[in-house]
This record gives sequence, structure tokens and C-alpha cells, in this order.
Amino acid sequence: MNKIRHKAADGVHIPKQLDEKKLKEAIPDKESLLTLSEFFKVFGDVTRIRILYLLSRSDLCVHDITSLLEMNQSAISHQLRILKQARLVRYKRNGRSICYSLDDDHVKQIFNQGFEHINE
Amino acid sequence: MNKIRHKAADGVHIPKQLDEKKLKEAIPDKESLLTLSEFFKVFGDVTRIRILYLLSRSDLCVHDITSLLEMNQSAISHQLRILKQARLVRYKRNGRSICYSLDDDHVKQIFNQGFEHINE
DNA sequence: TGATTATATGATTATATGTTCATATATGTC
DNA sequence: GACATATATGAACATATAATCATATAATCA
Repeated sequence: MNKIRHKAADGVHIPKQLDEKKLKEAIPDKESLLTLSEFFKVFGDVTRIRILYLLSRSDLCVHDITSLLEMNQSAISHQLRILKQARLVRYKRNGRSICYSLDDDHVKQIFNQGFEHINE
Repeated sequence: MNKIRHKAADGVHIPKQLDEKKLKEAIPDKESLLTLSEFFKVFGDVTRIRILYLLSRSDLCVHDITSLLEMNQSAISHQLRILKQARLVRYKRNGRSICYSLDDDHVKQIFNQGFEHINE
């Protein structure tokens, strides 16, 4: 009764695998999927991806990143803030400079997953 | 000589793991990292994430998705177009309706990676 | 053929986002 | 303390993006 059905060319209803009601109940609440999308969104910018890539090769301070990417220091700092908030990077003050590093190996894994898909 | 060094509190230079020159050369070209970020960007929207989630549970036509997410049909179609372009979903016409499905299991894997990170 | 249903698409609009500029904060040097 | 260096941050602006509206296309049915 709650099956998702559609009129087909011959007028016969085609039942789908799942009950619409059950499927609807099984959807994670909007909030948790929002969190997930926000997480992926962080990877959805070239500058942040480039920063993450650099940090996957070596811990670096803001100045290093700025000069390696040949970008405005302010732009880098703004992006680092977003990466910090997403807990993708950590930082440690070292004299005047602040050294950034990847927060965990998880980031590399997600990177690789992405690369794999791209290169298919 | 090309080491990345910084003046520390005591005036001593601190050598980093990598040569700046070598590191710079090792950066994937901007274009391939752009492709990667564009890929992740597709996951960076709640609506698309919700659609992908639904499709991970069951193949569905546009009308089903529209009613399950209680959204405008046009909005769903627009997002499906983006998912198609990213090769994350496939479609198959079935009479008047068009049935969408995930393009491969890779999508689920990436999903799970994201969830894992979120739930840490 | 005309009406209906399912989906796609172009234009518009409101909002989100990234960069830049100017400036603040913080540490170290003289 | 005055100055230089390293980084962060708020405001402004230009661009990107998602939703909506109106409409087009496609398939089916009467």
C-alpha cells in the first residue's frame, strides 16, 4: 500500500525495492547530513586542497604555504581558519611563526579516495 | 641552502623535513587539484548528499526523490544534473519516469569515510 | 490530436563564499 | 620602548551557487 509505484507504459504498477514510508524513516535527520555536507565542503576548494596536499608532505608555517602557493598571506590564513574549524589541521606556535600539520591520517585517506575516483 | 628555515626564539634556524624547492616541484599541478576539489564540491551540498543517501538505499525516480525530500522538483532535477556530470549517478528511462541509481560503490565508500571522520 | 504526467532547463534572485585590503595582535630583536 | 616579522581578522567586493519560476521536452493515455 505504501510501495512506491508508478504507472508504466502498459499501465502496470512497478513495485520498488523499498517501502516509501520505511525509506523516509530511514533517512538520517537533515542535521547530520548537513554536518556531512559541511565536512565535504571543506575539501571543495582548490586553495584548501592545495594546502592540505602540502601539509600531507610536510609540516609548514603560514609563510611557507603562502610562498609555495604564491598567494596572499591573508587568503591563506582565512583558509587555515576553516581547516582548523573542520579539525583537519592542527597548529603549534614556534617563536613568531605558527606551524601547521594535518590533524590525522584520515585526511590522507579521504584524499586518496577522491583521487581514485577521479582517475577511474 | 634551499631548506625552509625560520628564525626561532633563540635565533637558531630550524630545518624542516623537506626542501622547499623539492616540495614545490612535488605539488601536483593546479589543474589536477582543481579537479579533485571540484569532485569534493559535489558532496558539499545537503540536497545532493540527501539524494545520494536515498540512492544508496534504493534506486528512485525523480518524483520519488522529490516527494521524499519534500522539495521542488526543479531543484531536484538541477542537483541530479550536477550528480550526473560528476558521474556519481546513472539514469535509465522507464516509461515517463527516469530512474536514478548510484554510479558505483565508490560513492558509498566516500560517504562512509566522511561519516567516520564526523563521528570521531 | 489534445490532455496529462514526468522530467529538464534557462532566467532570475537571494545567499554563500573566496580574495583583497587595511589593520590588529603577538613574538622577538635592538 | 620602538621596530620588525609572523599571523589573524573584520569589512568590502566580486563571483559562485542553490532555489524558484516559467516553460520546454518527452512519453502515455483517452
